[in-house]
Amino acid sequence: MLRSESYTIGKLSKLSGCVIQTIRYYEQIDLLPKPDRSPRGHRLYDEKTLKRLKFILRLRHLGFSLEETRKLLDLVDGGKYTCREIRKKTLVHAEGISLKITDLQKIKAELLHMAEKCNDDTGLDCSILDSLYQR
Amino acid sequence: MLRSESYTIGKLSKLSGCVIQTIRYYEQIDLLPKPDRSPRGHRLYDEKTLKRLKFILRLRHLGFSLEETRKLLDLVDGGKYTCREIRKKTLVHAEGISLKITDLQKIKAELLHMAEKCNDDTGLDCSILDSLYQR
DNA sequence: AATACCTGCTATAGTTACTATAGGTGCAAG
DNA sequence: CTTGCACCTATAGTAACTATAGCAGGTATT
Repeated sequence: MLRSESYTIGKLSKLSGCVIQTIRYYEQIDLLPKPDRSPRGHRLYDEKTLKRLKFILRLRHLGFSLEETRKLLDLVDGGKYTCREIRKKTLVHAEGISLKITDLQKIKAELLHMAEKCNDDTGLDCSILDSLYQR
Repeated sequence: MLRSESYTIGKLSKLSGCVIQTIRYYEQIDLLPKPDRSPRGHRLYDEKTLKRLKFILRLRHLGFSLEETRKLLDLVDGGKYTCREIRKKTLVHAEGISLKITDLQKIKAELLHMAEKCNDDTGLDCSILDSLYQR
C-alpha cells in the first residue's frame, strides 16, 4: 500500500501548497534536507519530506518564525524534546499573539473613531488629517 | 512666541521618538524633504518637518505601510484630497485590520487547544507535535 | 526536422522597513 | 593633546521570501 514513490519539486509544491522557490529556499537554509537527484539533476522528494514541509508550513501559518520553526524541528529531529517544553513554547507563543491582537484592536478603535469624526462631505477639511497633521 | 529655531537630527530624533537612521532613511526615500544644512554639513530641521515626521510615525503605528503613508502625504502636499476619500481609505484600512485580528484569534484558539491536549508530563510523547507532525 | 512549450536547474537581485557597521569630520572639555 | 560627542556618508545586513535571467532536456505540434 505504501509505495515509496518520489515527487518532483512541482508535485511537492502542489501537494504541500508551497511554491517552488520557497521549497528551494527552505533547502538552502537547511530547514529541508538536500534531496536525492534524478539523472537529470532534478530534485526527488519522498513522503517524509512532504510531511516535514507540511509541518513547517503549519507552524509558519500559526505565526512561528522560521527560527522558532527550526528549533522545533531540531527537537523533533533529535527526539530529545519533552512534552513540557513544547507546551511551554506553544503557550508563550500564544501569549505573544494575544498581545498583537490587543494592539490591533486598539488601532482599529482609533481608526474607527477618526472615521466617525469625519463628516463625509466633499470639502477640503478633513478631521482625520486634521487630527493627525495640523496643517 | 513661535521662534523659528532649527533642530539637529539628534534633537528631531528625541522630539519625535524616531531613531536617527530612520529619519535619514525617510529622507532617502523622499518621505521627508532634503533639509537645509549647517556650515558643517549637519542637517537642520524646522517645526514643519517635525510635524510631518510625527504624522508619518502615527500612520506607521496605525499599521499603514510606507507606500500608503506616502499616498496620504501626497494628498496633504497637493491639498487635493477630499474628506470622503480620506475617510474611505481609513475604513478600508480598518477592515484589513479586522481581518488580521480574526485570523490571529483563530490561530490563538488553535494553539491553546493544542496546549490543552498536552498532558504536560515529562515524557517523550507530545500530543502537540503528534498533531502537527506524525512521526 | 524545426519549433514551441513545459518543467526543472543555478545564481543573483529585489522586496519592505528598517538597523547596524565602518570609517571619517569637527568641536569642546579635561 | 587626546578623549568624547554628535554628526556625516556609504554600504551591508535583517526576515522571509519572490522574481528574474539564462540555461537544459523532454514532449507535442506543425
